[in-house]
Formats: sequence, C-alpha cells, structure tokens
Amino acid sequence: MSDHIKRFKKIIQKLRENHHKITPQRLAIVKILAQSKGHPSVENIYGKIKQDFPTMSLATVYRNIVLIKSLGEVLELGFPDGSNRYDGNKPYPHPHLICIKCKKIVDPDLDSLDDMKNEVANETGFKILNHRLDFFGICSSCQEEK
Amino acid sequence: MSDHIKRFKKIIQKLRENHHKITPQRLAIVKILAQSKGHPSVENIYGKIKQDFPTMSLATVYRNIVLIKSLGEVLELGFPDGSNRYDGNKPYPHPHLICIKCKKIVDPDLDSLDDMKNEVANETGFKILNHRLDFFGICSSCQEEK
DNA sequence: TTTTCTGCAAATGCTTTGCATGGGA
DNA sequence: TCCCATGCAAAGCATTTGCAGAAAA
Repeated sequence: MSDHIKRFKKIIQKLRENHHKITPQRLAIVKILAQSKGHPSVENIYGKIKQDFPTMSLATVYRNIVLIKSLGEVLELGFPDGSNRYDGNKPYPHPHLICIKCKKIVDPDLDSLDDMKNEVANETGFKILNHRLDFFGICSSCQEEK
Repeated sequence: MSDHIKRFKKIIQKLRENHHKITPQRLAIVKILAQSKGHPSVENIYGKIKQDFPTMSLATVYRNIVLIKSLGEVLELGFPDGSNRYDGNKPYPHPHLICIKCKKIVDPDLDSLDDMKNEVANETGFKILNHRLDFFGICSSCQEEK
C-alpha cells in the first residue's frame, strides 16, 4: 500500500476515533493533505476542491485544518506573511528547504538535529518540545534560469 | 565601549550613509533595537517609547523597522500569529530558543549549523542563502512553577 | 527651501467566528 | 432524530498605505 494511501486511512481513522463526521468536504481535504507532496497552501487546497465541488467554502478548509492539526495529523509550516503551507505526510517536525523563487518546499535528509537539540537543552536548561528548521535558497531549476 | 552602544552607533551611521534623516522617533526606535536583549516586539517598542513620547505612532515603528531591516541591521523573527520579534544586536541568522510559556527568547551557542547547511546544499543542489532555526520549549524558571 | 518623515485613519489580506441551514450517523 | 458541519458574511488583527502637515538638513 502506498504511503499516501496509508496516511489517508490513518487520518480518517483518527477522525472516526474522535467522533468527527466524515463529510465529502472533509474527505476531499484529507485526501489532498495525505498526498501533499508539494506542501500545499490553504488556497491550493481550496482551489483544487472547488473544481469538482463549487460550493466549498474557504472557512471549511480552515476549520478542517485546525481540526486535523489538533489531532496531530498535519504539520503547519506557518510564515509571517500568511503564506502557510501544510504537510499531511510527515506531521512531525522536520527540516525544510524552501526555494525563494518558485516557492517549492522539499524535505532534505538530515539527522544531526537530535544531537543539536540535546546540546541546546543541556546548555540552557530548557525542556525542548518542538523545533522548526528552514533553509531558504534557490533550487537547481531556478538557478538555471536567468 | 559596550556592545549595544556599538550597535547603536553602527545603525545610526548606516542611516546617515544612506541619507535618511535622524528624527527623534527614529533615534528612540534604534536605541531600543540596539539594546534589544529580550528580542522586543513592535508593541514593546511602541509602548516603551510612548511613555516619554506620547504622540509616537505605531505606523512609525513599523516603517522604521522596515527601513532598518532593508539596511540589514535588524533580524526579524516572524511568527505566523503576528507576534513578531526583533533582534538589533545580532542582525544575522542564528538559532533561537523560545519559551512557549513566558515567551522569552534566548540565543543558544551552536556552531554545527554550517556543516548542516553544506550537507543540505550538496544533497539537493540548492544554493542556500538564509536559514531559520527555532527550538520551542519550557525555560528553567517556567519549569519550576506548577 | 526642499524633501523626507510623521501621525492619523482607512485599507489590506489572511484567518476566525456567529448564525441559520443542511446533512452524517 | 440529533448534533455536528457547512456556507456565507461579518469580525479580528497585525501590518501597510494615502495624505496633509511637520520638521530634518
């Protein structure tokens, strides 16, 4: 079974467990989040669903994202300019690499972060619960263009 | 000469070099940014200045922060909930440790980040220009309280 | 004197919320 | 049937902007 189908089923199961109704709108939102290779924005999600479901409302997208976030099944990548992006595939904190030209977001492999977390915790006495690491740059396709 | 006086002079100099006028409002904002041990918010800055300068406007704080940012002399720590914070002491990217209870922000020592940047660049072909690393947790004073 | 800066208020843009209707279970 | 979920429109909130008067240089 492919990864995104597993994620889809997992999220739906989580919703059922918590006695939330499975509506067509919710189903459509979960489907997109579970695929979410490109870290979609709210507008992305809204736009895609609106094609086959013209009455879909933005408020419904927002409310469902809040809900799914509260179940721990989507990671919100918030940006101060309001261009938030969502990752329903890997809902746990992990580093991101963001192209400032085409806005593509990819997940690099990196595992030295845990050591860093422990180092910081020991040094400062903080109990560290969460983190966020973004690298900003220009992806290889955007470097080719002039 | 203390560090924050150096920063203050440096920012004022940068303003002069770029032919910006030195107004009392601007001076007050720079003074707070240059001290900025606690990574102040716009509201912090505005509130402090308003005490001796009652006509000070929020728009002026925002406009001056945009200006000083454009000169590269303040680091903006943007958060999606609009609780942005500013660091005029170390205007270059560096890791932050944020207490989710008291909202304190401290700068831990960490130097393994450059290796990580190179690793990611090599792995992905990105040209990395910038980064942002935040750890979220509970500081030692907040851990003591129940 | 000239040009930039400030203060005020209105505008923006994303997100949230109130309320009445609609639709899962 | 009984609530929860949805759609719509209005409200929120940090930030930006237009404009006329004030003040650096």
